[in-house]
Amino acid sequence: MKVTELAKSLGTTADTVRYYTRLGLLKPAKSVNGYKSYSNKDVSRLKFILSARNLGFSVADIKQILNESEDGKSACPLVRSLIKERLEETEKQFQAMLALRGKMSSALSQWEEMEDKAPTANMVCHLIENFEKIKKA
Amino acid sequence: MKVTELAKSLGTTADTVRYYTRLGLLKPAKSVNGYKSYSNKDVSRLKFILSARNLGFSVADIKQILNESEDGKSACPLVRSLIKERLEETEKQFQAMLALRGKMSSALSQWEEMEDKAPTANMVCHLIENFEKIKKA
DNA sequence: CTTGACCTGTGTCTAAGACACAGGTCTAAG
DNA sequence: CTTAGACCTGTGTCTTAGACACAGGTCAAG
Repeated sequence: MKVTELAKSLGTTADTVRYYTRLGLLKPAKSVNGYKSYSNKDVSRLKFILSARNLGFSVADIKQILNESEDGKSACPLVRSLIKERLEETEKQFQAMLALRGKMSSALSQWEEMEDKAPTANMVCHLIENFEKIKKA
Repeated sequence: MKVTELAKSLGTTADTVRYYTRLGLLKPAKSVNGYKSYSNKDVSRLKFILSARNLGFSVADIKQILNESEDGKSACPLVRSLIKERLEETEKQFQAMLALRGKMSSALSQWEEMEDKAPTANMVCHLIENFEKIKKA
């Protein structure tokens, strides 16, 4: 199986497959012409990787998980502990985005009824530079 | 004013100041010993940059805005149009994070009552690989 | 045999700084 | 004056997860 073939069969891109290959997550044999040749085992591994990415695991996480399972150990405890970490991070980022979204949309509406001003020596754009001050208005 | 001095006075890091300097957003003079020497104008520019970053503008956006205002033009129209774009992006990412957060926390709770399993030839971790299937349960 | 379409691996690029590092500066003690 | 140590400097490299560019290889149709 060639790289594009594998990628398409699982709904991803050749670049993604190549990336995982570079990291050693997939281990294709080298075919005669130097092209990479992927096995059925690579197919299941890639399937796993894509599922895990979809659940918010980082590629580094996945590498760790695959290593664990290659030693014959159950990766389940590691998986549970990693997702706890990732979920906490996601929660933090989520709250940050929530706040940012609020700020941005309040700025947008505030700015709609404000006039344009030319820059001055110590003011680039009064919309931005006065935003925090009049936010409560 | 030296780099750390400027950074601390506005509550940011020397690395950040150096980064903006590399991009040409700040234009320090070179002092005798080769150190960068920042002026009051750099102080106001940095203040502006930090406010804009805080509102979700990218550094590239800010570069554009500064260029506009350096030509003496009002940057307000550009600022309004850019924040509209950024807000849309933020909204998309926000929805994506919302969905991801839901998926992750549902996985976490589902996995708490599932047993560990050793890997098999075509299964790295059954928690991950069966998640989508039994999600509704 | 040649054309063109598609594919390949390798190398570089992204955002926004953080970090490493070898060396410079500055203040206080001796 | 000298030396020690603390802190500072600029430059260069690293990060994520791939996307993209590119020179060259492969393959089927003609």
